[in-house]
Amino acid sequence: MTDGGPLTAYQPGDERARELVQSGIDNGLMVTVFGRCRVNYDGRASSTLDAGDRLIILKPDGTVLVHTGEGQQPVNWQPPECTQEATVDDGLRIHSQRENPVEELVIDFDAVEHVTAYSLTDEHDISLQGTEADMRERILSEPSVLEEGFEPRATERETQAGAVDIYGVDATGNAVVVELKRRRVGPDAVSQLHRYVGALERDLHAETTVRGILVAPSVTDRAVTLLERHELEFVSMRPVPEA
Amino acid sequence: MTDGGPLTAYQPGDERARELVQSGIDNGLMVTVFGRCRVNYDGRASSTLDAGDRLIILKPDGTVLVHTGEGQQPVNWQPPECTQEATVDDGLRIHSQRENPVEELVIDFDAVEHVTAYSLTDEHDISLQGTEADMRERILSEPSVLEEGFEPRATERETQAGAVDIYGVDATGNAVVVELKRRRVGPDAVSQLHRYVGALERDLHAETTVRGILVAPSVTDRAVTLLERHELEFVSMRPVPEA
DNA sequence: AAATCCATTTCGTGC
DNA sequence: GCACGAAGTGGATTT
Repeated sequence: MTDGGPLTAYQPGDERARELVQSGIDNGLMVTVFGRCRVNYDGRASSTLDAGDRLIILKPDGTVLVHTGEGQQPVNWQPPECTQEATVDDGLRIHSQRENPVEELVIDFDAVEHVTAYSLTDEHDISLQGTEADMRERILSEPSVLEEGFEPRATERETQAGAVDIYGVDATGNAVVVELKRRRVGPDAVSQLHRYVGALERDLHAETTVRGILVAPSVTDRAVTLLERHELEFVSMRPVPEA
Repeated sequence: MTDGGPLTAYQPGDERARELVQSGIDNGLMVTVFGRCRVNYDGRASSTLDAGDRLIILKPDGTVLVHTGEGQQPVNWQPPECTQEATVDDGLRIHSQRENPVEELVIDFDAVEHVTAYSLTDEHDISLQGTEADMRERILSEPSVLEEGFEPRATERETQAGAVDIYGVDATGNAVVVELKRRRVGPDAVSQLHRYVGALERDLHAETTVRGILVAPSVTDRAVTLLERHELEFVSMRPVPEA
């Protein structure tokens, strides 16, 4: 292996297959095995699969997936942090087990068509935790990221319902209440915004329309329903945008 | 391809990769692609994945799975019955879409390490083969696996409700109807057994008690309820026990 | 750590 | 075909 590319074996013998799978497990590679196999699971539930063609995936984190040609879900699996072992009994056998709860998955191959071991570079997509303050600064320095024509007028504006994150006006002069959340939000944040809007409408004596905009990475379905009911808006923004 | 074994390409060029993926899709194969890619999903929700090494699986039923080296769940996916297309834009692009609801998944590869197309024999053909017969043979050759003292008297015994898998008597002389199912069963199998028991009770002129035993790997909760209601019994047995 | 809520839930079953 | 509930739910968040 000169460049970390995949190691593959086409219709390997049992011992060669075992060797490749085991070394892949030992070296933290992602291993795939395709072939005709039988699967036995016993743990919280139990199941047996008769012989059939399946794609097995062994992840470096201890996950095992058994996929057939149909369905989005694996037909059998083990969660992360399980320990795997490849042996040769009658044919290639992959044994996965964990404790707490005790669960066991045994895959017996009648015929191994293909084995591959992929080297993975670490996904450093670790989103460094941004803060509400970061989001606020980005909107204040470039208000158009919220919407074209938005003009911030105040931060932490006090209302009867508490302090509003950002208060401003839109292109047509409507008052705008912006509520920032650094993470995915549920109905609670929507209710909070709703209270702010109501409080501001009272403060402004109904002279102007008050729009409410929730800014967060994402919202739950129930939050969407509540947003629609209260005629509030949502703008997707992540605490730390990509580059 | 001489035997239906996998077609593979190691670090193929864009056009070769596209060709292999597209022909795999067109020919109902299970296609896997490993490489550095970016993923964009938009539909019921939306998400973006920056460049990273991932394993993509395209199933003949239209399922798409995007797996990283961590986690049991795919990091992105499309459900069955989506339509896929492979093109070359700047690099290999796999485009998956569906309607109702409208959802779209776009995978752009920076580098394709490996492409494989696996031919699957129909699972249904394999699993349909008489494993129920295996279960019957095991019970006939060793009746105590059903329960101590059970004596088989007939297979495929005819009743008004159809043929009973195994008919026999228990240690105390009661008639026993055994219904075999190779897979986890729901209420339908319980009802079937119930009809057999009723038919036999009429055949035997209520001279003896007729017990009904359902033999299957497992039962659904609703089936359990129905079993209790009809005073039927369940014995867990897998079609193919591990050696 | 346990409890709770959410999900691009997925999947089965009853109606 | 659609609504409702279970799942080897999985996973994130809150207490």
